[in-house]
Amino acid sequence: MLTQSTDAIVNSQAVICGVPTTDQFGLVAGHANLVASEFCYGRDEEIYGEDEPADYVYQVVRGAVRSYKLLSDGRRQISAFHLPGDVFGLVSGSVHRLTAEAIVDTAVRLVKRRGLEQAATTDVNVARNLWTMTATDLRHAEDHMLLLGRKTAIERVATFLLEMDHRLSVTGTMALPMCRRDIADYLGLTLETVSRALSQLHSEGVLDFCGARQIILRNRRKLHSIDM
Amino acid sequence: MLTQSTDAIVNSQAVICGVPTTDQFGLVAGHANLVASEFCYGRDEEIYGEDEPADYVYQVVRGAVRSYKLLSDGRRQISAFHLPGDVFGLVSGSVHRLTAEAIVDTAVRLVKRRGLEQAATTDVNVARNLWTMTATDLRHAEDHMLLLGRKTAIERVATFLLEMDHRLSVTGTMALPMCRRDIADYLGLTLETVSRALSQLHSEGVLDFCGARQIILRNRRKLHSIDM
DNA sequence: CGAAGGATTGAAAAGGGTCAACAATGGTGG
DNA sequence: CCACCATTGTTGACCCTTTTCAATCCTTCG
Repeated sequence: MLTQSTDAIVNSQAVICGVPTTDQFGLVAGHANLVASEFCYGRDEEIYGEDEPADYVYQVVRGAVRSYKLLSDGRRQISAFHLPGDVFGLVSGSVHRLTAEAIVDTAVRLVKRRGLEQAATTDVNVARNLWTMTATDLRHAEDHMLLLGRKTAIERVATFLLEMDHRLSVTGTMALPMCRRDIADYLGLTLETVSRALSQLHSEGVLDFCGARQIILRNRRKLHSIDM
Repeated sequence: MLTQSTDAIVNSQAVICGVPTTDQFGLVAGHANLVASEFCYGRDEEIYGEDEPADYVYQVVRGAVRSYKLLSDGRRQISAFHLPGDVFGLVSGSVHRLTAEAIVDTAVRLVKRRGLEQAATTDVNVARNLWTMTATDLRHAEDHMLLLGRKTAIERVATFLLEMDHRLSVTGTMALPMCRRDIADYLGLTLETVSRALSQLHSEGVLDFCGARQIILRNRRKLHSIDM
């Protein structure tokens, strides 16, 4: 019964995101006969902190989440944004290596990590999916290291726009949930540099604004050529 | 017989590295009854290329390896150095996302990825280890994103020295296998900036040189305070 | 021993950061 | 419903860290 309602959420999710791929979280939880609870977090609320025990694995239902690390003086590096359908907080050890916060009011589904690990010892599909999800995160991290280590400001912003376009564009318009500071901390820049890069792209006709966070891409070809 | 010789290599490895932890590669290959072949690569020789099929998983026996991505104009980001005992080239998909090259003359052990994946479907320990090794790579990538996105030049070099000290220091001296350009492409800097940072640390008494690539750390406390 | 690659150092330039002022936006309460 | 205020975003001017370009030194290895 509860599992059924969980499945309903999975399905509605698939519709919301318009993602035709299989939902690994639902797949894994389903195979494992695990109950996924739902929970909500308010804007800027912490979901888990760095070095805290990793008791749960999460999936975004509605909203958006940022995962980040801090230096002792407060400098922040956001390693990923998690959007509806995305799984986050999955670690192979028992401790979180990142802090996760809701960017806007956010609903998540969650299952106990212990349960997943237990299931992985009996069901090879679960084990395979845990590995695949971590490998997907690693692939993103490798791409992002190239961006952070070697791309210019305008290239970073172009890459960001194409990534977000790919992940959350519906009907040609992009509704960014995060502020300029979040984007800057994701791209290893300052918020002023992000703003200037966006202004430059706007003046070049590459994009249009409908408010600061509603962006329409007018020239994806140009963006790809900047992105390299 | 052949498996036995493989185990001998595993054991000798454990001695060479002085690593007291279990050898995941040997563990995995052993559990799976897989034969690990040995192979040698010359200085700067490519082991596998980005987008090539991922047929093998590797472990460094002697030498050192760099894994990197390139931009179209040749800018390079090294995401990791692999030293004796390290496993590399493990991906969950069928294609390599990075290029791997021998930094110096290097010996590796290798097993077929297909074999490992096959073994993972019957042996939960193998499956668990594949996941754990990928998760270890991800943890390193997360730390490195923080470095690339938010640390200053001197902080990056301090972090690098402490990482290498931890990984290859024997009897207090560090024999770096890689050149300044490799270090720079790992840290997201230019080789000149790396050189200047090392000179500064030398002039501050934090380290001594016995040749450009033989470094002795004189003040780890200071390095840690720079590292943040 | 000599050549060639690797490393250091210096000077100048540039890209992005910092600081500051101002504009736009949106949420709240009267 | 509208006005106000706090938050968020933009733009400008200046500065600083790192890059770029260049010269020189070092070392290692054929």
